[in-house]
Amino acid sequence: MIPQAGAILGLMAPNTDFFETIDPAAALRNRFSDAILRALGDDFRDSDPVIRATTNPEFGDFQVNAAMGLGKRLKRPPREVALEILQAVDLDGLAEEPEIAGPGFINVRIRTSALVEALNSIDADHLGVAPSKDTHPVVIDLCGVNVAKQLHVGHLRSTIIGDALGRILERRGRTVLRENHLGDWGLPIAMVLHRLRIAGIDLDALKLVDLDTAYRDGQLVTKMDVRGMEIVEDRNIGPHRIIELEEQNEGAQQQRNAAAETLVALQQGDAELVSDWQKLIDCTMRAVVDILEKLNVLLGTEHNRGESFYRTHLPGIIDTFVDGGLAVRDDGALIVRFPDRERPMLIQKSNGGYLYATTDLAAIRHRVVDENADRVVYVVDARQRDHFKDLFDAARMAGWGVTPDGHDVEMVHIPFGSVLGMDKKPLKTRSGDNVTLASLLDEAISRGRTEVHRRAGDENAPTHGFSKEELDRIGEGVGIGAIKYADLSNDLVRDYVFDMDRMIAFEGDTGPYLQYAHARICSIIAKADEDPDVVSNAPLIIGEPAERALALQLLQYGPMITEAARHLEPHRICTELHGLAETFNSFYQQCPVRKAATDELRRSRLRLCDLSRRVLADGLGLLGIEAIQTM
RNA sequence: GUCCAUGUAGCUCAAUUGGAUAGAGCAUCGGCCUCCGAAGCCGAAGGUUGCAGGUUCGAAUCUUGCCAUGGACGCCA
Repeated sequence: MIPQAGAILGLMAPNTDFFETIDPAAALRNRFSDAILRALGDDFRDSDPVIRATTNPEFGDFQVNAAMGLGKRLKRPPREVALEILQAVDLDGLAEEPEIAGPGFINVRIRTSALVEALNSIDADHLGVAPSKDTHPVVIDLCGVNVAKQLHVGHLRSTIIGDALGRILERRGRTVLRENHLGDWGLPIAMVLHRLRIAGIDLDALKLVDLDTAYRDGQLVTKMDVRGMEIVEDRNIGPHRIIELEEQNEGAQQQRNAAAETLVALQQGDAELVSDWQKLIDCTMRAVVDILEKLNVLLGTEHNRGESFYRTHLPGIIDTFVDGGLAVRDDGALIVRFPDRERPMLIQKSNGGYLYATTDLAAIRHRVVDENADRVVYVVDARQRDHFKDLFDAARMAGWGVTPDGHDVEMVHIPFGSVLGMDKKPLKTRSGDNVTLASLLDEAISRGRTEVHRRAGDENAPTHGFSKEELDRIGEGVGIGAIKYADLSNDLVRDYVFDMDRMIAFEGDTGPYLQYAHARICSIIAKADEDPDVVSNAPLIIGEPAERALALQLLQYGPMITEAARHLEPHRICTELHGLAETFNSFYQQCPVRKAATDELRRSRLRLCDLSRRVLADGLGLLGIEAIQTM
């Protein structure tokens, strides 16, 4: 075969060629695409052959579903069209003789030699994952720390989903900018500063509890009892109660004014206040970093880009909308209207103040115009759906739907569901407070450790005799892996119930099950004690149905990562890995590895084990779950 | 009131985006360890995909109406 010019010059090969060698489905797509063109003419140059894995092994490995659709378009019987495609298709070296079935499905069985060839191709560092050609960065907005507040369950999902998406995109070679859009500016922060000052707290010895207290007090003190007022008026309750409430409201107003003054001073750069403000952030972040480390996410203070970062951009944002005629005054406030809905978006208050929408617009502008990102991903809970719809539409109106170099920008909101308690209501402690993330993780780690220690007690267990420290470390990986897998393994939009017992279960569709599968493969390879170079060069023998099934499963990995990256859906990877673990376990049950009939078969199967292990470890890595060697 | 999600086996969830007989895992029942890690494997049972219509060769998926649950709805973030 003559190498292509690109290969000679050392350039990256076109993706179609990459796929042709690693992915039988893509090879079939090319062959059938050509066949459709030959059989039906130039009008059908771009029609998709619709290659799918079969639902049933009886139908072969892949099915071609194009004939039905084409039959409709041509007003001809689909089976007849299928036959013409079959007469035109060249499957030489790739597949056995295909068959037409049902209304016009074409069933294809891949030749064993082609399977072996494809496996050889993915047996490399890339494992069949196709590199992306897009050099624009992707911004992922995740975590969403609020300064002066502890992380709670609400932050769990944003953080681990965002981290997984980042790893998946990076795996395809994209440049990912993780940005933690800190809530570090505005009235609530000023209020906390004000409270800490009147409480006389030494900010150099600031603790998390002080912040919690100040925040809660601030909320309480400033909250006007509007509802109480309405009830009193409705029911015509005595005047002394009204006076009491009015006094309370007056107090609230005073507190608000004090906070507002603090905010103004902060905005004007009052040196002492700014220094105090920084101490507040540092204190919050110390606790956050501790949790992020436990969670095993690729996120740190270097990814902080809070609201305060955009504060000088806000007047310019307003100008853009006013000058462009995109916003109008309404009741004193500045609003953006949309052609297809009633609901407007407020971007400036009647008193001239800015809103979170203003900051979010500034952030989009910065990410697109200054950072040149062509994909901006917001991992924020589903309740903010409407807000992001407005935000994205407004940003496009302002011209930020295209990068400076003319590339369309994809703005996506990942609207994840809530974490619920066993009562199916948002997770709360018994006293009604939000559950802190720290306590949640401590529970997970403690449960993981308990399980690992318990099993190590069995003298037949591979971990028997491990030190307490080793077992603790393994247990931590198991506990954290359990909650991450439980979170990532279902469709993100759904709510889910936080049930530690189910998550930590070592059987079924769980993180620990996958970690176990990985550990077991490691164990097989270690016990075989074969020279790794010999194994990695051993010819693959695909004979048994279980070997064939494993081969097909392994070949799905790369294309699946591409799909998961395109749709930003980590749960596809979970499904894929669980399928791989099951297929491997089945293979392992049916095909002796160490005791295989011949040395050639033994090395071939060891090579399949090694490839399975690497794919499993790679996939777990994309989910941010530790691939444990012994557990 | 308006708008937006969600509704699939007893329970928790999938379904390659319109494809063949709707699949997994728990739980239940039955097999498999003097045998490479039984944290495993093999099998059985379990369904009017919320309800009713529509679109077509073909619908859990698209469409219309209704029901249920949750959420968002102008100066909080």
